[in-house]
Amino acid sequence: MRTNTVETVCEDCGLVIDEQKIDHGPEWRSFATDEETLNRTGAPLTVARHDRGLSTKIGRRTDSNGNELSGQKRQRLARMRREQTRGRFQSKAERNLAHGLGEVRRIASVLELSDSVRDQACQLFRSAQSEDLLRGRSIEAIAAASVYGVCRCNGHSRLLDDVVDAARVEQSRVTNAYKTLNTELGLPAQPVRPSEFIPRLASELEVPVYIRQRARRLAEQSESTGVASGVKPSGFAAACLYKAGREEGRWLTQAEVAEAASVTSTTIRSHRDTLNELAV
DNA sequence: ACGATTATTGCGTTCTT
DNA sequence: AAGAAAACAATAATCGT
Repeated sequence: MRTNTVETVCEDCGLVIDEQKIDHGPEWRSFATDEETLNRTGAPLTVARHDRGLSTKIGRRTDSNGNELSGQKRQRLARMRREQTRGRFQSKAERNLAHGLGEVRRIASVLELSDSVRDQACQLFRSAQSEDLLRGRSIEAIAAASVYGVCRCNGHSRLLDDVVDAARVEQSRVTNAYKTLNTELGLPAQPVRPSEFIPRLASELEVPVYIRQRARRLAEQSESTGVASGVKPSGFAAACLYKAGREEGRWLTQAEVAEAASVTSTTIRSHRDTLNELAV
């Protein structure tokens, strides 16, 4: 990890993990002689909008002091607004960018992602466009793939299905877009860890907290020893929950946890055995 | 419901062309 | 180098208790 003033970069893979982490804040400066009248010179910059948040909006109905406008002035303002909107996008690429970032923002908001993650997704979309990955693919697909990719890189427990539900694109298109994003941009997508599934499964099964914690410990332990590699993460997580429940009494059946993780009870048994070998 | 056994699938490796 | 094929591990299905 290397952090300079602008961005945080993983040195192994070169991924920009967090860009513009520093909030420069509004530029408070006073040009007046007395320091009490501070004026801000603009909104904070953001990566989440195509113009980095610098666009100007022309309001309706009232002037800057809140007074009603006369009909003639309203007409003039309406014309100004129209022409400004027309001139906002200089190129087709910029229109695409605005559209894509809008979609990214929408999906991120549906999934209730943090602002930091959302901005990373926006940044990823920008990279995708500058690497010319958009041609032949829909903007929506790339946007969804960007969100999913960032979730994967951050170890968030958002599944592809969740993102696809939030996006209005077929799953196959998102998968395709994500694959190209992954190969062309070399995303450091971490494997999905079983422990990420514990909370989701536990709440679905309405499992007491202490069992959930026990299951989580089991999962994390197994992850560190590497026995959980190469298996379906949700299945392994389900097995952890099953074993935790059994240790604390008899709360869960194999069929139940299997159902919740959409695997079969055979998978639960097989993982349970590997867990037992580990604990002794 | 659980366990043991057999069947299938998916995937990286290796052999061919 | 691209594709076919034999091989292996994970998961699913089935049957027995």
